[in-house]
Amino acid sequence: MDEQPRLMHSHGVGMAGHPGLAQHMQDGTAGTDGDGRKQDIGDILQQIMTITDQSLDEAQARKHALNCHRMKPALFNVLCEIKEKTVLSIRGAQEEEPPDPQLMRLDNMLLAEGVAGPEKGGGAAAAAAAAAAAGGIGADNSTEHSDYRAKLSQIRQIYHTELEKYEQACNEFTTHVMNLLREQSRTRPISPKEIERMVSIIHRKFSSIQMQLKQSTCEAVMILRSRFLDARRKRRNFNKQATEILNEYFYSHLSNPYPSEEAKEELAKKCSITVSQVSNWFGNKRIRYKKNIGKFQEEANMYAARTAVSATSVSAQGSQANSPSTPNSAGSAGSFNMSNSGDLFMSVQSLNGDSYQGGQVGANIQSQVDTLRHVISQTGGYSDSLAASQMYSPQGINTNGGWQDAPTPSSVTSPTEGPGSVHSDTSN
DNA sequence: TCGAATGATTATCA
DNA sequence: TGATAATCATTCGA
Repeated sequence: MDEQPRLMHSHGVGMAGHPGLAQHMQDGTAGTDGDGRKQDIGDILQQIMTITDQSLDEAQARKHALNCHRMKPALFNVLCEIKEKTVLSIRGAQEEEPPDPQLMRLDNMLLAEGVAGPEKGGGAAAAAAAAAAAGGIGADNSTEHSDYRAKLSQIRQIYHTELEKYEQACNEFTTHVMNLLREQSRTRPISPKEIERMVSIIHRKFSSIQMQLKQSTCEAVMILRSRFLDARRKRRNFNKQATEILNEYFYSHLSNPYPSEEAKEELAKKCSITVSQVSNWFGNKRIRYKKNIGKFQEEANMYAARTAVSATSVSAQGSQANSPSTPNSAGSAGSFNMSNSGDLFMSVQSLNGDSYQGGQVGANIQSQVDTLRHVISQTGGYSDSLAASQMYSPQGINTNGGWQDAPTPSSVTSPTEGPGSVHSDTSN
């Protein structure tokens, strides 16, 4: 039905003094009478204009009659000429469009993520890249990789299925339209350029649908990626031993719980975690300890007692061996150098009201032994938080609530603090 | 199932 | 640049 208005329109344009038509009319069998010709054309126009008001059967019959009309070839040729000009002007208006940058971005992204392009290795490479970006060294990395790969593969499969569907539909529709146009070309002028234009319109429409598909796929990949990369989602608690090692270090350096980079590395190695995890742990520990000292008293006492016991046993051995006391490796952590019992001394000595005698190694050991008895006797019975805080007072925390300006006796007077001491946060 | 604990992230500051 | 404080997201135990 589209052909009728087009015919009418073209006709109207063409009739206004078109030389071709005049020639056709002269060549045709329209007779010699000008009025008769006009009447003839008027009739044709009338028939065309009223064709839509008629029933289908009537319209078909009229169409057939028009097709058989003696003026038809002449009109058809004129319309062809007009059409040619119209197509040319349309083509001039629709120059080659530059590739859509958004589409290019989407394509590149899908390629990079391994959704588009060669299947083999794409997802794995992306998973590996994502893992590398996450910087994770978790033991279950391979499991997560396979999870990521599986999900990416799902997305890829859906993407390709949909893409195929769209392409198939596009081809089918194009073929259908081309057939239709070819069929119509018998009754109205349709140039190859017009067909070409129609095909490009169809392709543009379908490519816009494809772009939506690509966009959705990209979003899905991004969500998957963010879930995979977001370390908070795959957080695992450190194992008990690691926590003990960290706590031991923390409480034995309570006046200055800022491990140096070396200490962090050593702690990380011992705990089988990364240095940044050690930093995170100390950051969290400091802030949480400071916020709620009372809550940590029990824990502090426990580690103080434990460290003291270990230190004492070491020093006792040292005495037996007639060697200088070095309360090294005091904690349950085993070989880690918990050399900074100075904090502990400070804390437990304060309990007895003794003043800390920096640098007096022998005195430290002795007072340690003395206070150890006290600590051990107290540890079991300290349920009262006030009493607990008296026992293990956070002397390192200054009035501003920070360690920053607190004196760090451990780093100065610790009996075992050597040049290679783990205390290096002197800026704090 | 809920709340506490905890590891990680982020904004801000010195 | 590292520390702090706030917050998020997950884990874990009751």
